[in-house]
Amino acid sequence: MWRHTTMNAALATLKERGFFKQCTDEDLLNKKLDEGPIRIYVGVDPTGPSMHVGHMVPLFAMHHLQQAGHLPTILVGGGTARIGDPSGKSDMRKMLTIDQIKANAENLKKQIANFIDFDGDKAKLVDNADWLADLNYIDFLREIGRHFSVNRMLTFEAYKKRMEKGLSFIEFNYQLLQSYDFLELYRRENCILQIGGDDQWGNIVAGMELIRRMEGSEAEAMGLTFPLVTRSDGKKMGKTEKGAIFLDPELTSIYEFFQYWRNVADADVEKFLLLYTFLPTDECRRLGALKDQEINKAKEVLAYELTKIIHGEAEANKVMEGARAAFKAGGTQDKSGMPSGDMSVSELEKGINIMDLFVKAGLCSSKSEARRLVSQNGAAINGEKNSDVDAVISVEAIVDEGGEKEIVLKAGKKRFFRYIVK
RNA sequence: GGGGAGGUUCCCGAGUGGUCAAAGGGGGCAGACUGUAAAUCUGUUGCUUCGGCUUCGAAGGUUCAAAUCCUUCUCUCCCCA
Repeated sequence: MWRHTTMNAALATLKERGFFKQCTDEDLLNKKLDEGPIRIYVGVDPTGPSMHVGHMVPLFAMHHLQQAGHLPTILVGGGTARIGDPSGKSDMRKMLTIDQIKANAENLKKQIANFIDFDGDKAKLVDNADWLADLNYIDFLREIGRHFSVNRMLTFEAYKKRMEKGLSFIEFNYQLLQSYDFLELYRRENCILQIGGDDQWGNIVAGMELIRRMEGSEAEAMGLTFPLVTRSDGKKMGKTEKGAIFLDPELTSIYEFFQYWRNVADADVEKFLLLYTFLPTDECRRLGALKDQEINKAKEVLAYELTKIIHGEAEANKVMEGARAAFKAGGTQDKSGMPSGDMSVSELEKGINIMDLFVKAGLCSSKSEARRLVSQNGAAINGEKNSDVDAVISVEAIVDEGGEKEIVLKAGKKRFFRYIVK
């Protein structure tokens, strides 16, 4: 028999936008979402100095749920970060000091506010260190540990992968702590739904089961996971050669952040628009359907919208203009969004070797690399290729652009640096 | 605690005394082609004051000469207890 219930709008949005992988009880979730605001939690562990692109999906999902009137609780895992989640990892994580974790957590909190509205009591931010840090080991084993079957835990995919490479006892306990978090939030604020990436499925289910065991079988706790986001080229989401793309502008410049999205593969544009922007679904689909050169517009929208969410509208405008100025030759566009630095006139009066200049600008990490770049005809100054390794750059290279004296370096096709001569 | 196998340049992985800055593949970078795409092709891929210098888990040793041999240490994996 078909059930002729209409799907809840919030759930429909999540599905449409690609935030739905599996749910522990979709019918129940549908019903609960219809009945009124529910308290939903998602956890983020402060294991790094900043969130990176890979952390964003759950927060975007939470944003849409909040838009639909539900109540987010963001759990910063100050306690669980001390252990490290083995789910989906193939190696043990290095241990962090408590001070590191605290500093990380502070940064995280600021970044989360980009996605979630904390005004009034629309959303809560909690730290599981508050209840995990002082747990008594014996008590915890007696009350919580006894509900976990090792046999069952070993059947979870997350642990299977680690059976080959090795899994330390401390990491094996992660699931118990995350389950306890869910129980704690269920008790404290009637949080009945935990969401997370699909690698969290095992941990979420374990939490639900713990709640049923402790609170009785009528307890209505649920879990929902999102698909793991993949790139069409098979590379890891948000990773470049230099490492992860961070949300903190100190770690990943806004220009670099923008360019990462500007350069995604054609096949990923629609998916990313749906996942990583707040644009209406129709608009995402329309942009994603653009073909050939046209799709570049969609990529620019993606980069712009996401940069706006993370770094603000002013920065997004600036960096988009900077990128346009860099890639569209000529013109008098605003170049202030390009990566730049100052240089003194006296330095240029002395003259500087082209290789040294590229190294100084940070476009090459060693002189050998610079030599390669130049000799392979990949270096350009003010738009003109220069493959002479012995070239000396002097005051003659200065270009007067709308009142500012500058020299624009280009390495390869996409990397720019603008020297402002003073 | 006993036994075995291993740690090679960003990654995988050859190399078992000189011809090894180290094969091959991947990745990266650059060039061509393009749309700041993908695919493809080509070149390149330790550092350098271009004399050389430092690399093969760490420290010593043997040798004219070691990534390759010896010793100790260290880490990882597997088997036994």
